[in-house]
Amino acid sequence: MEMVLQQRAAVISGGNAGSGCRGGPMMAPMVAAAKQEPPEREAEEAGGGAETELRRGPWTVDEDLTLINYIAEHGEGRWNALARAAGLKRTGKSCRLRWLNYLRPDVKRGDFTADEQLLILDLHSRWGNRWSKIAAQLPGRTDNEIKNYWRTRVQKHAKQLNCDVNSKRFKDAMRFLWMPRLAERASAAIAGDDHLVSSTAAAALTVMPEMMMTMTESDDRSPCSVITTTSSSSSRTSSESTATVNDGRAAAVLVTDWDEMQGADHEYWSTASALQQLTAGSSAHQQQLFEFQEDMPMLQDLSGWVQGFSEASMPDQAQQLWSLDDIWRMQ
DNA sequence: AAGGGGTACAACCGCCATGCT
DNA sequence: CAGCATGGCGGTTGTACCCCT
Repeated sequence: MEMVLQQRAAVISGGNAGSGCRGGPMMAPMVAAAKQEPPEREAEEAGGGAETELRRGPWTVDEDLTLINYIAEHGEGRWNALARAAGLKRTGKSCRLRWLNYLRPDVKRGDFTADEQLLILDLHSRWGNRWSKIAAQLPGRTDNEIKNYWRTRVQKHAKQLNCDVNSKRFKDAMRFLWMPRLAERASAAIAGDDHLVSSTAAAALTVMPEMMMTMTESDDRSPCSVITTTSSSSSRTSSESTATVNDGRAAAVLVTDWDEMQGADHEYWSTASALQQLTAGSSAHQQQLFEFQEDMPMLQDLSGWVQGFSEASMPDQAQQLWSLDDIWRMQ
């Protein structure tokens, strides 16, 4: 155990490895030194007294190793005491955060998969900024990471569209364009290869009124979770539906209880009736769709909306861009 | 090549809830 | 019940790195 943790620390510390991005531990010592003034209140909280100068800022390799080794030996919890006992000149809070968000062995790093992104969008629509609650549904992901994803990616797109992230306008964009695209990508992953599925499944994912997207445990063919779609029946009890991939296999089947999904905290997809209205076919609603599209011509190009889904890395068929026109035609 | 703006993410802050004494 | 310690959460900030001009 200790060995494994030490190896992890080495990997983490070794040149920004673990993060797979520009982040990783920042060039710590300089910055930390520059910000060394310890807030006195925290010094007292840590029970250190005046002689203990608390460090702040990025963690050093040595600090990481100290924390990892100490936890490997004594376990976690009682963070202030832990920080003192381990000889770390950090607040308990800082140690806890460092451990939970970065050093824990089961922390998953790197880009969010398409289905993880889809799940985040879906859960955020239900629960709002309940990051820890959302993180609990994504094994290995931390609330901090999800929060950062939301702020940097999702809010960026809202800004691009010149609307608030909570506005109906943006939610419609997510619903009609972003989520189908993510679903498409996730389905491709399920298919076991890196090609995108034929438009059949994607279309099903896109246009099914009252569609639900839910994640289930990973099947062992795919490194990511299985995405399942569920359209509710008119009776709105429970229902099931199957998304097929290009070779005709069923990607997944799931039964979902509509009533449960209609719970009080379920704001976004519970507006399925609104979606249904938009896709129901009356000329008025059709007009709404076109207006929506005209309002936001930038939605014609969603490249970059899916993390790890850049144009450069996409197979040709993935270059297809979805428009509301396409969606409408599929019905 | 330089620099300025944007992006991503680790780390910090303040507040609150809970449990213990 | 009050006071304190601790843990958890959401929001914010600071900074390294990337990209474009």
